[in-house]
Amino acid sequence: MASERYNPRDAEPRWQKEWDARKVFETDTSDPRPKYYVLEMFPYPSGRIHMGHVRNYTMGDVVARFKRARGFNVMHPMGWDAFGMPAENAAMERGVHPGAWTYQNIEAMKAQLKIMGLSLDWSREFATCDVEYYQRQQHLFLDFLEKGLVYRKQSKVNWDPVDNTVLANEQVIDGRGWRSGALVEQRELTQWFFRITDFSQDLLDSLDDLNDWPERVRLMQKNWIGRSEGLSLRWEVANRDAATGHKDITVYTTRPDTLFGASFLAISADHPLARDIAASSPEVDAFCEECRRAGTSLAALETAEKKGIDTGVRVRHPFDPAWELPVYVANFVLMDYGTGAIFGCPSGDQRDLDFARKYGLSVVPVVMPAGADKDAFTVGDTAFTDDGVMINSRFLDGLTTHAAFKEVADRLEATMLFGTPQAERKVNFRLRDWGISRQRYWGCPIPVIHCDDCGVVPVPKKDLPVKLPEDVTFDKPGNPLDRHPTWRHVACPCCGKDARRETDTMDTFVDSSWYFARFTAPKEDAPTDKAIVDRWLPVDQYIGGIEHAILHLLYSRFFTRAMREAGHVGLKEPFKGLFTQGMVVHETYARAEGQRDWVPPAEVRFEETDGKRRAFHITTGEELVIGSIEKMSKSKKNVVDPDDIIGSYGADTARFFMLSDSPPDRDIIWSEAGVEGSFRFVQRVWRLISEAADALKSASSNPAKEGTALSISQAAHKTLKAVEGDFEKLAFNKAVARVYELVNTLAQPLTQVAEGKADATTVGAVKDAVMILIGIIAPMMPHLAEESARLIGHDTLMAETPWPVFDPELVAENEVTMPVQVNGKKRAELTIARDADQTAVEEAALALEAVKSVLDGAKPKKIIVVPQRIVNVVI
RNA sequence: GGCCGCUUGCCGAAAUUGGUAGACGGAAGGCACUUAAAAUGCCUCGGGCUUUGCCCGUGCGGGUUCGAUUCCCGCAGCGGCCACCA
Repeated sequence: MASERYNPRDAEPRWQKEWDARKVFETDTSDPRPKYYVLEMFPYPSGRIHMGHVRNYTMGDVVARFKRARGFNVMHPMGWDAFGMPAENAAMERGVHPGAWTYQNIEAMKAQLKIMGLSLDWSREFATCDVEYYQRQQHLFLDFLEKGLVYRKQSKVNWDPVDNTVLANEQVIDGRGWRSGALVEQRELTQWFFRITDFSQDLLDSLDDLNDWPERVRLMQKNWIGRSEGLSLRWEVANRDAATGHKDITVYTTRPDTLFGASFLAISADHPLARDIAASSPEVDAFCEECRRAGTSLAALETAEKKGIDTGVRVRHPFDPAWELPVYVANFVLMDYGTGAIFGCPSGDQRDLDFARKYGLSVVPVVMPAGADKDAFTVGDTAFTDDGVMINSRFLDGLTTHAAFKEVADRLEATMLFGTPQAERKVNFRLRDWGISRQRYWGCPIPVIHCDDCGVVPVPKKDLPVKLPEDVTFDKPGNPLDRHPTWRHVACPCCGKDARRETDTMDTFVDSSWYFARFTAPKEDAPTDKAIVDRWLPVDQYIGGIEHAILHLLYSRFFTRAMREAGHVGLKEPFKGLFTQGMVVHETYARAEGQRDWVPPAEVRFEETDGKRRAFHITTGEELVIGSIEKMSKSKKNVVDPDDIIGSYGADTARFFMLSDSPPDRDIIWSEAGVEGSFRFVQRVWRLISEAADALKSASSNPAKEGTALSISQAAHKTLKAVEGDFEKLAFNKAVARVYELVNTLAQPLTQVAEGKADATTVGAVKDAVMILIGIIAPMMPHLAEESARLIGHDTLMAETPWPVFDPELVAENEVTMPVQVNGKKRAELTIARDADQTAVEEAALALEAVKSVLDGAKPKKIIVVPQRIVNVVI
């Protein structure tokens, strides 16, 4: 038979149409079968999908199709994380409305996702910029406000004086705004905050139960929440005049054990005491100003010198009223952690040590390594920060660090200062409340109104949505909502007088903090349908990039808890299983002069001279600089458009390649050569099956239990079992390898069937094996699976065909082949009955010629037999 | 600076986490088919040697064990997250 090539351009759209027509992937939430919710992190509609999306959504699709075949009622939705800065930038640069730009991008990207053949339920699609979505988000905001989970406070922000907007920390590069390049200022602004810190302990504790999350992500969240146990401790001021009337200073410490090593107190430039002193001291005031200016820049902190200024205030040591210590304002003390004041123990903290050396303060070692010589132990330029044994610490001497902590805490909790205990044990968290105010147009409006008489008034729910106005201009910097002629003017819902709308919008991370819940009932009038959301959450398998390991996932965990308090869901952990897939990376290419002039890979050709790989521009011929391998990004132009790949090889090839070779959580370097390998495999499978199709069509599927065809059936059923395990563990690269192996095994039998040289038993076994093969490739290469199945007479869609069932008898081994070692070196192989007992194995092993010749008559000292594994003869 | 992870052929990787190291794929080389090319099929493919076979080999140095890619200690290189967090 003449074998034609498989043509994905013809086959793929055909099957996609059929799936659509039968609504195979639409989820009926009331279907009684067990549910399975698969979700990939929804994309920002930047305009085109990239290889990272292809990888992410392919993995999710394999899981969705596999679980569907396994009999689960699967939900696999898709939507758009559609608010954000790029749309406003486009508006500023090209004069298009952010909404128009965004929806246009969504259309383009949706078309790209469709040709990938993903098993998505598009009937649940929404964008976060749809008023139908953000209206419910405003509803949630009002509920949170009522529950006390939202509040306003003054806070310091990075202010870009050119763009007139607040910048996130990540948008400040070397102290300058990332767009304008202007020096960023610190400003005090009144902002809205979510009370995520209410849940600090619970968010931390619950991490232990998230067993299906990567350990790495749990650890990152744990560190981010940053719990520490310490002591809040008051120091009595010795000279109240100098301290402008302050009686005491409260510090937070995790090392009360080192109290006898203290040589100074340091307070933040924003500490109330520092502010009071600054009012009358120009020197202190100037120093505080300097601290505030330098405080932000990230990289600068690395090299920043520890600086301080003596305030003149003196405090008494808690255990020795005669011992007075100086109080400094220091540039390294943060106002928003602990109490904004510390005591410095130079011998036990590197920073304190640097500071003490600079200002000539005493350095008394108080902790030494266990077993060290007390008299010989000194502290030079390196502080001793580990646990150890107390020295030079009066009643603490000889105690361990841990015991000393307890002793100091117990004593000071029992000591009274001005009528209250001098210290109390305190748990501190690094986690801060979540500031969500953005001075931006393209975001969800915060639904409150400011009235001169009534203050901050929530928008009544009946007045929702607070819609973004369409007629806005981007010709000037700043927030277009602020200068809109009418939008912000509104009557106070309380008193009816003229009032103003809040013009800040919400951080886009808010939008993505509950979309997974909305997908379960996307048309519901309330934010969720309680019965449905409680049945469908948590998401069973969530898949996305590691870059969201902290913020998005933590915010979503908080939001679910907040929604539970407001009665919208009944659980607190939104994602049962989490998988973080690796990035798709690629070399970068740049024109030699002006290294930032990037060239896309599609315009590069390569030559090899003297073993050195050189890159040239495809049209101009100029030599290019081959740069580092980086995440595919628009700015570096090192992107490969998925459309090109899918256009030339088809969706199945692109999908299969994405799953091949590398473990899914590892970064992959994109290579065109690898795609060709996957394409060859697609063609090979097609050719082998189509050549044997006529014979297989009329045959009945029958695994062989004995005879020459037995090995065919065993190979197929063993592969089936193994691939099931691989898919459950998302080990797609292993599944791919096993599929290759199975096809290698089936190649010869299939050719025999095609040539009519196979007996009836073999044809039956081959048909059974081929149906298994099609079944296991269906989640990965769904179009090829449909096409092949139809070819051999399978007349239902593979998308609706249950997962094949392996025959335990064919998977079990009757005989095992074990290596036989002598003194740990392999000398022979032994094939023996699976259930052979120890003595039988020992005897058989010693009877082997190869073993006998190595032993050379020597008596074995010991024979180790690990059943079904290995034999080791020790002489 | 703190915490965490990784290191296996030319390359991506596998090894049932203490039991035959390198499955499977890619690249490369050879052969067959062909007028030729493509496509396809077959073979070789960690290093070395005195090549029926033997020795070495999982970043480096030690250790535990009958047996270590896997466990322990130390070192080096690469990467990630957090970063003046008291």
